[in-house]
Amino acid sequence: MTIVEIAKEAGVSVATVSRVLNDGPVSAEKRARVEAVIEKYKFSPNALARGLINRQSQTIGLIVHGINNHFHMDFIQVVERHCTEVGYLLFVCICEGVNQAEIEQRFLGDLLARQVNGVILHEVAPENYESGLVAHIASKLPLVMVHTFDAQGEINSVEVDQAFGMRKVMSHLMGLGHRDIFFLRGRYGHSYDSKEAVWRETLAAAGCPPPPESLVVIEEGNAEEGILETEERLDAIFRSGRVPTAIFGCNDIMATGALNAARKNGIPIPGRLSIVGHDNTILAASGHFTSVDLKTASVGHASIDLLSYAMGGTDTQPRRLILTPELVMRESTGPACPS
Amino acid sequence: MTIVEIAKEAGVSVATVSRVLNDGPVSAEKRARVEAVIEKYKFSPNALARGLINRQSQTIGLIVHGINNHFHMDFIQVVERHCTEVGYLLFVCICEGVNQAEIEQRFLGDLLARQVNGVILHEVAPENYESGLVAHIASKLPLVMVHTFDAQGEINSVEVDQAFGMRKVMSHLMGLGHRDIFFLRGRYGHSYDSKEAVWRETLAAAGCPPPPESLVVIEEGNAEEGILETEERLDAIFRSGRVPTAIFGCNDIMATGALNAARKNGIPIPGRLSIVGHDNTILAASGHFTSVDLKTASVGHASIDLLSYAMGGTDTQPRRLILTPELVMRESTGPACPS
DNA sequence: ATGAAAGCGCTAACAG
DNA sequence: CTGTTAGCGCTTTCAT
Repeated sequence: MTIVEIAKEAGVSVATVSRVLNDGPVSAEKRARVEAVIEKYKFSPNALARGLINRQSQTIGLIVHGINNHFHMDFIQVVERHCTEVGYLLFVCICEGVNQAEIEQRFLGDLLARQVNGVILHEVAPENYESGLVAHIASKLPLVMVHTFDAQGEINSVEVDQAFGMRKVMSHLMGLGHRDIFFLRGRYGHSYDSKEAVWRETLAAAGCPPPPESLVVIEEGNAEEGILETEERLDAIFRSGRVPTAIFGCNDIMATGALNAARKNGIPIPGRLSIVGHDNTILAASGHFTSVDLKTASVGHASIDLLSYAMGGTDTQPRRLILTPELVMRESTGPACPS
Repeated sequence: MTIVEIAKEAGVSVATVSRVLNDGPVSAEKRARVEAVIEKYKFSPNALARGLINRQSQTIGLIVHGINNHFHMDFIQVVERHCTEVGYLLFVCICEGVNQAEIEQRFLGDLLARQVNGVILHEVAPENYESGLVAHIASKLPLVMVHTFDAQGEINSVEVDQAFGMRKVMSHLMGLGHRDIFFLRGRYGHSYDSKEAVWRETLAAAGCPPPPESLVVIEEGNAEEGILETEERLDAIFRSGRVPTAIFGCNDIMATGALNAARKNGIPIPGRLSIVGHDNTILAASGHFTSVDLKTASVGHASIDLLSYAMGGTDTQPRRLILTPELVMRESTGPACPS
């Protein structure tokens, strides 16, 4: 079914059909006739042919690196909802496994080939940012990077100031009198590094630089198994008699492991031990522990805003947005127990 | 940049360029020349123009109803990964809010217009199945329904036999001597209904039909807030002195709420109370409780298999696949405490 | 207001 | 093996 057939059956030219499809100027009478035929066959015009002419496809592309927590889901949900509202369809591309940079490149190429109207890059592979590939693409297509620091300031980007969130955590804890604070992190990752730096500096500034055993690295810190791993690691430490006054987990998975270990050892929370997590996922709600909320939904909205703006095309000035995380208080933090 | 320009610069015809793009027969020498130019400009052919001719777009569409738990994530991840492997791009459409049926219709139309090669419908809106719309679309496009019972057997579908899983739960619990089992569910939903039926029947068959107070309906049973709601509801019940020997939650959110309430009241688990959840999400891992695993990843693979098969196009015979859930044992279930 | 016709970028006969 | 050419389904001048 094509507009040619519709035109034939309605007794008009294809141009007229095209016009009713695009709200162009058509006499009421012909418009009605055409619409009747369209309705009759439930015809909908081939978006590919349309896109071929307009050089765009009414789609936007989203590239994400893994979608293993609620974190990502909120983001995707927000982005998708917006697309739906404005009549776009969303391509979701998930980079996983090794050589993410390469996969990301391929996705970028595929999206370009499909004439997407815009791209959101959630956590760009560093190589692709550094090689200038992203900048290159951004120069020919509306693009926004999320959670990537754009040193050049030439690409639209929205970031969350995680160090700021970490400072909030530290001042909350320090304010409660904590000086002996464990830091739980995964092995690799910029966000782990930046949080650790804040943790170290704050404690050092207060005259109590953390001893080596206060830093615990969890291998599977980013996966479901991380809960158990953290639990076992801390259980062993607690049994050995070493119990800090507070523990910060770089994500809720590790914080949950800490919570479980404490429970197992009958350590009162927050009476004897305070716990703080990060990301404020359902795990924090489940364990009733204080956690840093990155406001993923806001990040999603911001990304969409920047993208829409860029797609508007009037002003090509790149924008950079920095959001601030929030510390969500729950019953897991209290005054440091005097030891 | 088009193949015309590539052809010009390489000193060949567009047909030749097209041939190298499609691995057609081209002399090694010309092929090299063309490839050089392609590489030089990092040219990638317009997928829309291609699709216009082939009447397909190398994309597949996925329609989901909400993505608020890990459950959906696994599914999407598996589907997306497959698409990537075979060179398709994935459209993700999320139906949310009221009148899902209508939104679903729109998505279906949009996907059709974009010439997707196939569609996966995760939890079809009943209206659209009943009205025959899905069947209609399935007749003109490879389509598979997930988690929808196809009474006619005319549409590819993959389902999980949730009643079977529930029977596993009940026999596990009954085997441990439990007869006083609470059932936690959300207000609306076929899957709640079918589980409740199994619960009721099993207990009745054992001569102990459940008393009314054993059924607890949680309004927000499907959202994060459901944890707290469940917790409060059960806390009140426990305080009133009513403590069953076991509790089944229709999802891990409710089971977590039950667990929290039990902890709050100092009820030993599984010593005095056994708890079983459903979906085996990270919450079950976190709370160490037994839970039914719907094997979402398997469902994803199965869906993709059926879709690929349908897209193969040789055999149009619809297929129906039924998967069996698994009961993942953890430390939350034990012998019924003699009351 | 309406129709004829010229493409959008690519593939696929069809000759050579 | 290679080039020419006719479309794929739609939008958009350009006349009328």
